[in-house]
Amino acid sequence: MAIARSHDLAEGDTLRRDFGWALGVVFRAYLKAANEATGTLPGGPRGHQVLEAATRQPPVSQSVIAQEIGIDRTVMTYLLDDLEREGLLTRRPDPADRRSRQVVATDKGVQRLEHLRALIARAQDYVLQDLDETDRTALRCLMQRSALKLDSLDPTAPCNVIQDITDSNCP
Amino acid sequence: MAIARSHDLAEGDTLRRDFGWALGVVFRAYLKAANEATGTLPGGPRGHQVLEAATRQPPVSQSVIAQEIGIDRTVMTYLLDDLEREGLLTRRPDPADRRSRQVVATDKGVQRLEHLRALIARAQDYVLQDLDETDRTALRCLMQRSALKLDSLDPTAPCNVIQDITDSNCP
DNA sequence: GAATATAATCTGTTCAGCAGAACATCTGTC
DNA sequence: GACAGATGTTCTGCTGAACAGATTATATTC
Repeated sequence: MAIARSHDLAEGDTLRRDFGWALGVVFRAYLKAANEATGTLPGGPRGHQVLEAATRQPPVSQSVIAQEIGIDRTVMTYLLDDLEREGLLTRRPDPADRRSRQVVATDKGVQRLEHLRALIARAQDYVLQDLDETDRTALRCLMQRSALKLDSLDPTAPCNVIQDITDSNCP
Repeated sequence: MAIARSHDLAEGDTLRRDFGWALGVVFRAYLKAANEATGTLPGGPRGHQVLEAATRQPPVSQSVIAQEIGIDRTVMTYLLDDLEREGLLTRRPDPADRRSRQVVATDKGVQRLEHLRALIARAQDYVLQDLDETDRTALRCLMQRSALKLDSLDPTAPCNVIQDITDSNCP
């Protein structure tokens, strides 16, 4: 269960108690493992996420995918170029709005994706190797809930983390 | 408690079920909020983590800090330059090994750090805004456990996420 | 039909990770 | 004690990605 094991930590080790630090360590470890897992896939882990998005019905546009997985729209352009060149997905104009392009995984892309998922699952296991099955499920669940909430917020709005404190400090 | 709320998700939305996706969303949101919180601090959130590490006793070297917070040693050089220029920390040769330099926070740095911690805490709250206090604690705890484990691994070793599967596919 | 807005692309800049070299210092061996 | 190799820091050059701005094609609004 989720019991603190603070005996692993020295008294003044404030860095390792920081949530931001833990988040960074886990994120980088995931990137490392997922990079191994995705192998030659263009874009590595990001290529995998694009491919996941490309299987959605109804199809989504480039800019929607870019926003969802947090990469710049200009980077999305050449990332899709690479994935399209490998025949894993196609871009086609949205019949309802020909400015935008729908990103659709090909059969080959779907096949590759199914293979990828097994490898990505092992990358997840690597990252969560110190947790038992119950805790893994709990962590995945809590992260997903937080992510869904954050994903629903306006990406252009500030987080307003400084307001109250500066107010109280500046009478 | 940590109950799945899959009713938020469309049937084929495999992207949003991916742990890597959730991790990325939360990590980027933290970076965004922590960037606001750290304001003019050199290096932003990374500057904060360096400052946390600089308060440790006994003092640690540059390369140790770089490894712990996951930044390149060459980047650490000019990040420390900036923090030192602001008078928040000092570098001094380790008396026991004069190749390496101990990074020590100044009084000004400690003061700044205490102010920063309150702001960083608000950034954490922003990221975990959809969780109640119980779930926040659980998530922080699980992340910390995973991070401590990953931090203890050899950073040069591969994650070995592909071995078994490729073996079974190549008889 | 003209003005404005949006999706994708292209260009240029900046920052950070990475590899490699240089330099100082430490460790181990003779 | 002298020497060779290892390690910590800094510097240089390269690459990948974020970001801002301009361009083009298409939609929407008046």
